[in-house]
Amino acid sequence: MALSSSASTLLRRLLGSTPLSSSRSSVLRAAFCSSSSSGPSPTLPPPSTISGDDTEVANVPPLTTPKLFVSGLSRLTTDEKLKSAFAPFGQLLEVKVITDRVSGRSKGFGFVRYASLQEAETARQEMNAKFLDGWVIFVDPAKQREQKPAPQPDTASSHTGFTINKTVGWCG
DNA sequence: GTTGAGCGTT
Repeated sequence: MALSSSASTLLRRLLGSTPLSSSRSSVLRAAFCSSSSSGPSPTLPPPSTISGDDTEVANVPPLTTPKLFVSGLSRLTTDEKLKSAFAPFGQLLEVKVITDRVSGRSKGFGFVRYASLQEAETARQEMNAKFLDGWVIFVDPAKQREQKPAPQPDTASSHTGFTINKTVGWCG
């Protein structure tokens, strides 16, 4: 038996569980929202924008952002390596591997931003669960680091005195 | 050499 330690770790990660699965969240969300909704589809963004691609789209939903979150990178993988790996799939607007400011080394994940959703999807389907520098990387849609810079909540609630917070959920 | 869950600096 000659198994490398990295091979066992690799198999463990593959057979263990996929930490990031956007498809499951959608299913759970859909089931959760359909419990108290009269309409067939309350507020779901139509899967348009991307048309003419009926070739072989498995069961993964289209991306909603050209920014991708790449995880599972090797500690030796840098921005250049990540860029070289995602370059042939489209025009990269930004490529960055997150490195710790204290130690100065890679944290093991990075971000890649394409010019369009098509390129991002192509790169995602072509680079997800693929090998990079000896490690299996995972490509998923990245979350925006800062969506809104806190638009002063004081001006709108100064004449009532009562603050009403309604929990609507993620249905819309 | 640094071995493994996660979402970054302006």
